[in-house]
Amino acid sequence: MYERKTTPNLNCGLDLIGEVLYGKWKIRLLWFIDQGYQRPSELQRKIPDASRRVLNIQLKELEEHELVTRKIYPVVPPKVEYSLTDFGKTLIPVIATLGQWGDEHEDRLRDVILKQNVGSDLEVPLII
Amino acid sequence: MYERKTTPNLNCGLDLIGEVLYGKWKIRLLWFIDQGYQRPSELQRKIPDASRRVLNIQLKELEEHELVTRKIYPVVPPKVEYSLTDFGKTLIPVIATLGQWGDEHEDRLRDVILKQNVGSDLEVPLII
DNA sequence: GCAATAGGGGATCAATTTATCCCTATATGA
DNA sequence: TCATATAGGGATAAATTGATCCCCTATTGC
Repeated sequence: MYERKTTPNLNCGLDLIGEVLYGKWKIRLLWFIDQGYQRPSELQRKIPDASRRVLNIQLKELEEHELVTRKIYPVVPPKVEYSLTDFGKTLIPVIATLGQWGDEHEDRLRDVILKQNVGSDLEVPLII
Repeated sequence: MYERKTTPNLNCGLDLIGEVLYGKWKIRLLWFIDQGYQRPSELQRKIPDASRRVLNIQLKELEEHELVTRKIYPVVPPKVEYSLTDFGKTLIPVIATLGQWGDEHEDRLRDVILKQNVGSDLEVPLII
């Protein structure tokens, strides 16, 4: 596995939440697990842009950070179910806040993200 | 400059907010600008772990995403001031929510982040 | 026997992000 | 004359993250 070479900043709440939430698919994983999609294959279907591998890795990190738990049923073919821990559940309102802001400003965001400085006049200095 | 080779996902609000907020120092930059630290040198002092270079780059991205504006005063030595746009200001409560969650769970977060699986019993399967 | 199902992991490559190093400009003060 | 303050950028290296490819387990059904 990959071993970190720099030490994380853990000075304030923002640093701390960043440590557990960074990762391209983590927020979505937490969200869908909360919605009741608990099995790896269900999550993969909900997030088709991510590869199986990456989802597994990020789920494992969420587990190490005690945001989710993993139940293994000893059946064949194997069955696994992820659930939010109580700790993980406290993140749901936070995630909802993020998604809500994104939804509210959807059009504008799509605009500024896609324009990618095509002849923008950003560089006209605002001189006083 | 670096040119993106993959297209971003912009399906939902979470994707959208991710596009403008990802970047190691962006959230802090927005936060401190809102607190009144508007000049690049002030921001650098508030965020000593980031290099000058990276802050400049991330500030420019925030500007392209219309979250901050940049005023240039034609004086020597140069003076520049960043401010939140009205759009940027709408993010402050969202950021506050993030920081608050991190603060509330500070101890536990520090724990799970630092333990880094030292002889954890995570692997004892929970069999039913 | 062979494919399908369900979950997982190692090795490796590609993409992205962050950090480093060095260079520019101008006025002020020692 | 030289260091300092202020703001910025190019080139490049290092770190981190994500994606791909291929392989393994065991049972059921054809």
